[in-house]
Amino acid sequence: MSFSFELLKTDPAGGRLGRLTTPHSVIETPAFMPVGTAATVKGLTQDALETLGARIILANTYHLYLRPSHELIRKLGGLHSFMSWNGSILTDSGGYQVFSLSALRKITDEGVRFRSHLDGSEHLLTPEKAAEIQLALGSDIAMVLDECIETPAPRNIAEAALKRTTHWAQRARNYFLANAQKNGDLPQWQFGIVQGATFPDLRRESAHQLLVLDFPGYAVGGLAVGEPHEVTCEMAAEVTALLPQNRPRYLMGVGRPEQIADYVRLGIDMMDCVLPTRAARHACIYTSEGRVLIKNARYVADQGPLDPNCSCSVCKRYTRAYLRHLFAAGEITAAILATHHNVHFYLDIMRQIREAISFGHFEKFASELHARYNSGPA
RNA sequence: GGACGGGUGGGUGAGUGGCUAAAACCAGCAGACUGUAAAUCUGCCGCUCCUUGCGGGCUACGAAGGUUCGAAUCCUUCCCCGUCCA
Repeated sequence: MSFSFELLKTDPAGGRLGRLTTPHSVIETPAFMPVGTAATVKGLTQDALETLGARIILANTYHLYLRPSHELIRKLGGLHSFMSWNGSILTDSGGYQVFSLSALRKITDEGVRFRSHLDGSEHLLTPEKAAEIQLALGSDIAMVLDECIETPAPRNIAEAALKRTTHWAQRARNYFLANAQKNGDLPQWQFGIVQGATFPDLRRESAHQLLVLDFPGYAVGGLAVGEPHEVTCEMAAEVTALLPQNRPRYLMGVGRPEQIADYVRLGIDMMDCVLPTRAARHACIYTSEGRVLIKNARYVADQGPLDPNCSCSVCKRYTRAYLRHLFAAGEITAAILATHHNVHFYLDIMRQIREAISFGHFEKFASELHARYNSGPA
């Protein structure tokens, strides 16, 4: 089984129904990818992920390189085997850590010099190195190393980051094409990442430059890092308008439940976000009626499920009062159950979106998603 | 019966004359979280008033008295608790 992407249907409103195939799974798109940075989706076992219907998850180059190291993982048969995950894996490149670990790194044209957040040791992550690590990990989809900057950013900063991102993408592409499967590594796709901050012309320029490199898929990066949602959408729209129809588009790091359909409408096929998992650990439950901050005193004796319209195993079995108690008591099960529900909720939204596109009522669904969500308690 | 040590806000526990409505932590209440340095972080946390301000008033460090301009802090008596000795 090899790689492919089929575009099955495009909704008049803009949503795309597709099928992404990797050697490990067939992924119906639009798809949501739970984030499993350190080779685990925090709070979920691989069994649980399978039950929830996740077909692809995210892992992180930078984190797995530092611990336990890509070489060890290669030796142990690759990331899928190591973590016993039979679905697909997309690995982020470490580009986001350029942004999130800004206090611990220095950027040069050569690459990014990180001081490890674990032990302070110094590491140089270059576009080539990031590609090498991901080949060793054997993920299905590798991301090129990019420079993700904070927004709003001055134009000259955005231009410099864009220029560097393009150069790095060229180097990453060259390295990848020259070294893929050389060490018996698993076959892999490599995606480019469009940058350009919040400047429409820079976004277009970035896309054009990456199209030359002929990636099998394209990501839009550097968004949802502080700018208003409308701006995120505007930037994503600029980019998707230029990308080839027959290749997958991945909007990195988004989003809130009520925003997901907006991105799909703009022609996005793949998304990932830590929100469902992180918020779950922090007692924030996403429901069809809005956010439920389950630690609130109002739920102390609430016998209802987390979400009355949810069919997940947690909602079928446990009460809000019980979840609130588990959080109050600091029990690890609280995080596990909440994460299970939230991930189910996200995957279910995607399921509904695909169904809506398929049956031709996507636009209606998208507007209802906003309305329903915003009418809730929180 | 005697000798020490100790009684502080819901809890643990700092504080030995003014900078103390009283550290810190916990509990409690509320909020944040978008390619995960996050089971994390932030705010509030005696009562009360208003013109919500590094604002006013009241109450508070076992109890009652006292010293002092000023006391959780010093003195006296009493009541509790712990350890040890008879």
